[in-house]
Amino acid sequence: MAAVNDHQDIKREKILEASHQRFLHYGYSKTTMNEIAGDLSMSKALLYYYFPDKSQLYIAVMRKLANDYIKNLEEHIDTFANLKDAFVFQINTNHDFIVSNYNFFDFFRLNEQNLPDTIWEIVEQVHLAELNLLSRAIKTEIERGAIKPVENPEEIIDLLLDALHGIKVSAVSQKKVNFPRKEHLDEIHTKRLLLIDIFIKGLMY
Amino acid sequence: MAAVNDHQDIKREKILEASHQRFLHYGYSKTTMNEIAGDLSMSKALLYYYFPDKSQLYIAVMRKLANDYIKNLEEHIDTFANLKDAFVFQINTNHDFIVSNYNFFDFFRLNEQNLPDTIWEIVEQVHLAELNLLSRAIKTEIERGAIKPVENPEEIIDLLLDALHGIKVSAVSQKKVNFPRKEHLDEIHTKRLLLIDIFIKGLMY
DNA sequence: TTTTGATAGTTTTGTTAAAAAAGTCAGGAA
DNA sequence: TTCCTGACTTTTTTAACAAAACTATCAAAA
Repeated sequence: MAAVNDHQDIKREKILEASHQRFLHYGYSKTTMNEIAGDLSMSKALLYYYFPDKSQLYIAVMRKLANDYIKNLEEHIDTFANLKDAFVFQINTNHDFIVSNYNFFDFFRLNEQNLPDTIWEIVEQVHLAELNLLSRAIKTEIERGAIKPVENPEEIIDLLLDALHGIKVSAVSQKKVNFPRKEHLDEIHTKRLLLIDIFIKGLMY
Repeated sequence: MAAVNDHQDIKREKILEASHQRFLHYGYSKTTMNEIAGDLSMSKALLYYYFPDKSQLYIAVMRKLANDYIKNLEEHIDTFANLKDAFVFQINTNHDFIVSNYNFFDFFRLNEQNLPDTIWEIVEQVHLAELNLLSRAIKTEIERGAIKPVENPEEIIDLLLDALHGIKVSAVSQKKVNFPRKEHLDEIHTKRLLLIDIFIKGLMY
């Protein structure tokens, strides 16, 4: 019984890996179920034995990516010397994640408006993990007496996460590029560090 | 000669006003040249005598709005008690502008990426006006000794404007739309005020 | 110079048919 | 019983094209 499920899980994993590669390389709409099946030398029908439909398969891949990302964040909770270090870690991790999976997210760009709720749940989970990591850090910092107590630390973190997101968007939307080029990456990074620096000082006594 | 040009200018103004009302109420794509002409009891052909095409007409309206906006900013330069007041003024002015011209900007929502360069020039002019207002304010504040001297005040202002922009983007992407809905605008406004509050404290001694 | 009706040209919209891809299922193999 | 497939059906995408709506032009009149 366990052996059977193990086997199922292994197969599922293989499908997820192959799907990830396809989605990452060609995007959602340019990937067909036949191609994924072909990569694994199996029939398309078998994919439907393991996953109910294409979008669910995509979502399963996304959930896996998100879980890895979240796990990484959780492993680093309460490991920072100060609030700034926590933010620097979050910025780097998030950035790497977006960059290395950029093409995978064409699903978002295509569907734009009406994404399945499950997707938003995953996005929300990721956001909560970031929020959690940084909230712990800000609370620790408050306890340490390094910054002023605030009645709602989560709100403050949320605000700064929004602001950091804006730094990327502004740098990118300054003309017709969908994604930051290598020469922009350092600029974005520097700007974010500067923002954090000022922001955190604004929280101090 | 001068009378003739005056008359032309007046007519142009009338066309711009009527166009503004149409664009504001129905948006760019749901406004036809026939309707604008009808509002003014003139032939559609006459519109083409005064403006080369529909998009140029739209841009002319936008330029007028932008010029009024910029003029308003310039009139308030150096009239603030402190840096925060300057930022609050900028945020409020910007907020009012977006709210009262909300439907007008559906042109942006439709075209998304590939807008004519002229549009971006206008956006840049507005940005420069904001930058100028706030740079003057931050320099004054530094001279006054209220905040720490920085080697490049414009850079700091630019950073904060980016962050403020990010507040909009994040609020939007959470709600699954490309452009903020009216009901989000107040939320964005509140968050922005909170952000500048913390940010400015971060600039103090 | 200003204005317009008529009309030319272009974009959008709606329709349809073929192609491609998603998704299903009866039945065979392990 | 679980895993797997080929053949099949259904749905979606694409292309082609005609009709409609709209933008844009122009000769001629006021």
